[in-house]
Amino acid sequence: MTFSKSERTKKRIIETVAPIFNKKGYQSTALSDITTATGLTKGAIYGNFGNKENLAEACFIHNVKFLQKGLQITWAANPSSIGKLIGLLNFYHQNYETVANNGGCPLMNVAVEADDFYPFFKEKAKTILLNWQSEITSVIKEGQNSGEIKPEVDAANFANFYIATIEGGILIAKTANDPASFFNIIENLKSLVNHQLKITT
Amino acid sequence: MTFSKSERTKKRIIETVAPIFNKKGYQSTALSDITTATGLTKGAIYGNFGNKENLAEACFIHNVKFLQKGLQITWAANPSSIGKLIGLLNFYHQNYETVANNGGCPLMNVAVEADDFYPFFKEKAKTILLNWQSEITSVIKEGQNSGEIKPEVDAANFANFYIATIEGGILIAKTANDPASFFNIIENLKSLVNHQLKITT
DNA sequence: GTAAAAATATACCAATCGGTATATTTTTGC
DNA sequence: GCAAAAATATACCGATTGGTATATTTTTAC
Repeated sequence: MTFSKSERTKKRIIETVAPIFNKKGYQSTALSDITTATGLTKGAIYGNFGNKENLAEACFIHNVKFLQKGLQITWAANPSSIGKLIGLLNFYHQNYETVANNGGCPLMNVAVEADDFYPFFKEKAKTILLNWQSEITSVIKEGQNSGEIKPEVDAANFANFYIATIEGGILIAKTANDPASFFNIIENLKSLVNHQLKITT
Repeated sequence: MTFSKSERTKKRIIETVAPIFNKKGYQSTALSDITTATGLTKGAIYGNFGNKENLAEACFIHNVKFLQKGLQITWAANPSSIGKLIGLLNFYHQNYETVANNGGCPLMNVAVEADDFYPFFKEKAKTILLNWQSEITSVIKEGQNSGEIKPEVDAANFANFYIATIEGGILIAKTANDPASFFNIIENLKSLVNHQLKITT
């Protein structure tokens, strides 16, 4: 076997507990939630992760990874910049239920929870957000260099608008229990990409 | 005096504690935070509010009220529908710092915290959101009836987009410590109101 | 000003929190 | 299969949690 016992156990713990952290919040999730869900004792949890914060961080990274992989796969599958931007919106559309059932966008959850009283996690959220912003901005700029996207568009500005609308859309749809509102918002964003960004020759 | 002792004390407690709840979260704010901030003892807090949840609810309502009043004042000051929609965006622009310093949008905070494990508060957030959606939708429909706004626009759809973008903008700006990104998002929304909704004769 | 009522403080409760030292079990390498 | 090492369980710790019964203080109404 290529994975040690502890590696397999750690993975199992993370996969079991990550959705709980994302739903309940990182502070509100108690050690007892973790031991109950995993069937392990505190000894095992602390033996593998040292403390609760380390486990919470590992789970946050795990939660974010699903969306990061979605972006990577979308980027790889779509050579054009417009295709990348539309493709990512399709990815969010297709995976809304999965994200919602997992407790919503992990970036938003951590950002809101940690924003004013949890500097350690606040920085983690900020880093993830800045990465996302720079990914989208780069794609837009590439599209401008290749003559695909209007040169007068402010890339960073549009990237922020794009991200904000996705995040806000998830929040609204989840709060109102209305997935259709998210799909509509995504369609509106697609339309903006096609009309404000795309050069139609 | 028109206000009884308890009425004045309740008001003082709410005004002192509401920002703490909004920043720390309703579950993560401890009774000790409340007694420390107010200088009162648990006896006084429980004498006035019965339990922590009642106080939390009163503080949530208080936090939301600031934004609801902003909407009401904006509505009253702007007779036209487009004016109302643009005016509300100006209100958010002008009050971003205030909102940010108070812990961010109370609707978003409660929605995220309560979404998966706190049905009581989740319903409160949902109600506030639905009210907001119907307010914006009504303004758009009124504009359509008065010939101010394009009749082909889906009012509820645009209202959702409008709200989602504001909420997402607050999230991003607060997480990135970048108020300018919120202002840019608001300007983009204004431009959409003027170009997608407004009938330019 | 005084008595009743309301508001606040004090002192407690059981439950739970995150964390740890140590004992026991399981896995690993040979 | 056996000994060393790693992983897990047990039993505890002090601190803090929300909450309450009761005592004390302050406000109110007359």
